[in-house]
Amino acid sequence: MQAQSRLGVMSGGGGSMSASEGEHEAVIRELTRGRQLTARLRAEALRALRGQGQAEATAALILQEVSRAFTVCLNIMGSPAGAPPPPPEMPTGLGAVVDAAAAAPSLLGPPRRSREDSIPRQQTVTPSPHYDGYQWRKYGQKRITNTRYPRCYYRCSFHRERGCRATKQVQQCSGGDQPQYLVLYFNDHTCDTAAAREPEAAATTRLDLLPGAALLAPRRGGLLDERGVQEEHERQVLVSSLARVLGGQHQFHQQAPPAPDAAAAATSAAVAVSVEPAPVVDAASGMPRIDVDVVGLDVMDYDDVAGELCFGYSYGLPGGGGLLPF
DNA sequence: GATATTTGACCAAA
DNA sequence: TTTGGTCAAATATC
Repeated sequence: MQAQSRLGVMSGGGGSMSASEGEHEAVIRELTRGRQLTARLRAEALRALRGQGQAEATAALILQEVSRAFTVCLNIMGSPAGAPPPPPEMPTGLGAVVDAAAAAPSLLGPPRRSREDSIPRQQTVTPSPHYDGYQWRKYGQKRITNTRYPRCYYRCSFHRERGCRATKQVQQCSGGDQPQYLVLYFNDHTCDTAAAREPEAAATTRLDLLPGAALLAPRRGGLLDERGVQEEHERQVLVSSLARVLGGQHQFHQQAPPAPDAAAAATSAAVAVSVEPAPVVDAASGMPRIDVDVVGLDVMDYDDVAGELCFGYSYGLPGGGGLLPF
């Protein structure tokens, strides 16, 4: 992680780092506060969405992931506050980032070969393995011994064009109505597709970073559409839920009437949230003030945070998450 | 015709 | 020898 190495430089180098240590403590303090606020927000959101089925579940999952992201950051920062990470609940709508080295053997059967490239950089368990912000091309499928489902091999679509070495493996790890997939990521993206698309995404809204936002029309509509139906539905619920949580239920409904298609729905939701005013800056500290009105869910100043978190995708994926949906 | 997916074969690590 | 990862021809789709 870039933050880790950067902070490592900041905090290393002996005892003359009082300024950096102060920054370090400030970061830990803010992360801790963020996690506490997320917990409060989660409680309020769940109360507001009680009885709303999937919306409630999605909101719970999102905020759980946000909370987990704070915990991960606290762990990276070496804070005792991040010591006991919350046990991962089974995800239902978003990828749950888990420790790859710890979890891979049990789910994948025999241990992987110890080639350098074979060490996964990231691992997630998700019902939507195709939406992770990058474009992938399948190049193989293999039945793995002692596993029920075959493993699919994908490489970055820019493998040839730009020599990108990023690959991923997708393997179903549970069946049922909501199958879960274990996704392993190998090598970093060198295609820089995220950076290349950033202006385009920024021109819309930051919520376009949502996994699966239709920034790139698929070349082959049939297969992709079919595979994306469930994920499209998840996105609609996700966007709707988050917009309600962030902007207030009434506001969202007024500003974002039902869209004819999911992409438009996502865009509408994004626009509804993006019109929030700039964060209020605290006069004393010069820092953006985070005022959480848990009654009215006034989280305007949380907008930047939510966009940055991108529901864990900024943390969980190689390159900090990308902008090109599958 | 161009591009993506499927699938059996091949190769290399253990 | 077994197993996992990749290649490449065949096939499918637009």
